[in-house]
Amino acid sequence: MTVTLADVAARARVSPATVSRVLNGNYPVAASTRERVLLAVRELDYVPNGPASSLAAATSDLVGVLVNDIADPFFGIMAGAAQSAIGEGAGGRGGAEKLAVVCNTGGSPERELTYLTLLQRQRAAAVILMGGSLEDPEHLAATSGKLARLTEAGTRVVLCGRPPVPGDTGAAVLVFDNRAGARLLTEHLLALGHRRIGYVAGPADRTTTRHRLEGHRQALAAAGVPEGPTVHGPYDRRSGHEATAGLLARDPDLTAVVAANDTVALGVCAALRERGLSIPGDVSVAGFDDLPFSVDAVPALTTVRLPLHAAGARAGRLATGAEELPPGGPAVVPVELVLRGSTGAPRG
Amino acid sequence: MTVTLADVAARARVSPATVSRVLNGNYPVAASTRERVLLAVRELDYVPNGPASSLAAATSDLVGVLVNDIADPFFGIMAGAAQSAIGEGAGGRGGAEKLAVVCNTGGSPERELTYLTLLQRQRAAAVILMGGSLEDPEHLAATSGKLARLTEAGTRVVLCGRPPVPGDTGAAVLVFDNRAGARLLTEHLLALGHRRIGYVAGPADRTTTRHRLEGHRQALAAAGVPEGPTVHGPYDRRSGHEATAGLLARDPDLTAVVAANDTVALGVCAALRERGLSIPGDVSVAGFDDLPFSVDAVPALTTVRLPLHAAGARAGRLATGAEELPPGGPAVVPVELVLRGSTGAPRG
DNA sequence: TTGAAAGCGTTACCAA
DNA sequence: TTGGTAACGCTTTCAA
Repeated sequence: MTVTLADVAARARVSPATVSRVLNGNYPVAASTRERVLLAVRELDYVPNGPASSLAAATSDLVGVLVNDIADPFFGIMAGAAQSAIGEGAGGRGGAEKLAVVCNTGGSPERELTYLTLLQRQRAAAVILMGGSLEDPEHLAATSGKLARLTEAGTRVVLCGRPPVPGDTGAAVLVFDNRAGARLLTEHLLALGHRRIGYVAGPADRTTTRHRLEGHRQALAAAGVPEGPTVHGPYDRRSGHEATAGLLARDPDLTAVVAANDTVALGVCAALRERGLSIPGDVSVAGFDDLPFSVDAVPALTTVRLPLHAAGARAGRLATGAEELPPGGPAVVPVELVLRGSTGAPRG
Repeated sequence: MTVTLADVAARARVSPATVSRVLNGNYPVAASTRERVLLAVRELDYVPNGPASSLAAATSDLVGVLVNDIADPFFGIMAGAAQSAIGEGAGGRGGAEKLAVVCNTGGSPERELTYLTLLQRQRAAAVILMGGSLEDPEHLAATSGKLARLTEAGTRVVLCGRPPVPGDTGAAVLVFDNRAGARLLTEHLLALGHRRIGYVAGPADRTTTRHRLEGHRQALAAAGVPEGPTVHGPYDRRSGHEATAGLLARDPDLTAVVAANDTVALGVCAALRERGLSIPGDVSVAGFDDLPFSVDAVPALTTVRLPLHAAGARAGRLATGAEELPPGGPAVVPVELVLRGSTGAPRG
């Protein structure tokens, strides 16, 4: 029923091996032979059998991108960027076409592990873990083991926006400087003259939550300004909306609010507006997903460009209340994220 | 290096066939045997080789979800919902675990076809095409052929939010009633007394753009109200932002704007605010992704629940300007989306 | 209820 | 530069 390599080979009057070589462009093939093969491929509308290649080659062209919340535009932007960067890497004729797929963990550690297993099962070429992680030691250990296993099997692993996991997992790490980002935000508000600043933090056990809160406190301490009320909640709109009530209850005279995340900040803005408070007249709001970053990596082999938002610009805009989000989307800074290790898994 | 089925079989003192049967739960296996096998699996930390299974079984556990814009929360919500619905379908011990992966086409027909080919190559179990499509006949034909090919190969295809493609592709179709949705929105504004209504439409050659615009016009015609200015642009924030200037230039006395999409509506709101216009005092804004729908499907076999936004509620909120988005995210209506056809591809 | 063995469609090694 | 041909790890008849 379906066309196979052998069919193409027969039509082109060459061996299956030659067809494979033409398709993968790994070995020299005579131009005329190549033509004949390509013609046969087109005539037969041949589509290679992915599982078969993956089995034989011990690696697939799947790249998994794990995100905490696919409904959050931040992750959407990041995932989309990674996906197009990976996709266009193939561009040319060399069939090295990668299939970047995004997997939504919803922030759940179990689903994160499930997806990692699924990708391990697929012998994925690479896995990118996007965004902060849970700090629970048990989950960290489980993740660490899983990542080590993946690396051993030839899957390249990238941590993007989360600290390295314990143990040598062989993962490339792209760290966002969450502390500095938060510090900048709060310093900005302090510079505007604010002295009563509320803080809407993320879930208590996430790396991003802790680091950003630390940065916020550093800025306050450095300025000798007492810490205002803090409320924890998930990284979503509703959380920002609800937290605002708590914040105002604890200090009705707040003049500014820092949100640990843009989505949360939108909820804060909505809540303030419902209360008839204008932004930034009565209250200033600062939120971010836009972090200075530092790269902690790695011998080059495959290069992937990930656009990351620019920190200062966006934070500044939110803080001054010009609008909730820049109309054209956030500014973008290209970063080179380097994946380490050889492409193929060790054979036998 | 890696643990294989044979290793497990050896440790459990059974044949590979038996291990396979235990893992897939397709055939009767003695309870004691099963125990032994499961134990060996755990002890060896065995992870099945996906490509090998896919090759042997002629089908994989991959489900592709194609979306037009992964950075748009609408698609994020839809994709996330589909993903969790598909994922939890496995739940139990039967290893029927599916890997739902979202692919971002960016609205590009080429990338759409590329992803379809990639998924075809992977022998995906199912493909869901989410959101409106281009109306270009050439692309439609290409898509149609691709989908037919996929269906033949045993991949179930679902069109969600786009009209059926020409030809019998064997796809299940879930149609959103875009015309009625748009009609509702505009009727709502008319009921509020608006008579000068601008319209920010999507890209000219998309099904959703045309259908929504038609609904808008139907409502105006029915009320005997002359059509206001219309501007086309992509389905993003920037577009709404820029279009607003054009709209106001053509009719400075607009009292309401309809946006063909929530993301666009946010851009409109931002632009209006920049001009010092209050919402809805000076101008009302209505936008939607929240559509009444009708199901045009299909004999049941696999059932997937897709939460879809509720139409009236959200449109109403936007129109009354309570806020840009409901703080807790949109209301959700469960819909049963039925995938048709048998699970496995025809063999041989 | 279990085992033996024939594929599944590629890749990659070894020869030619 | 090309062909022949073992793997690759699993599924699934067919027998027992």
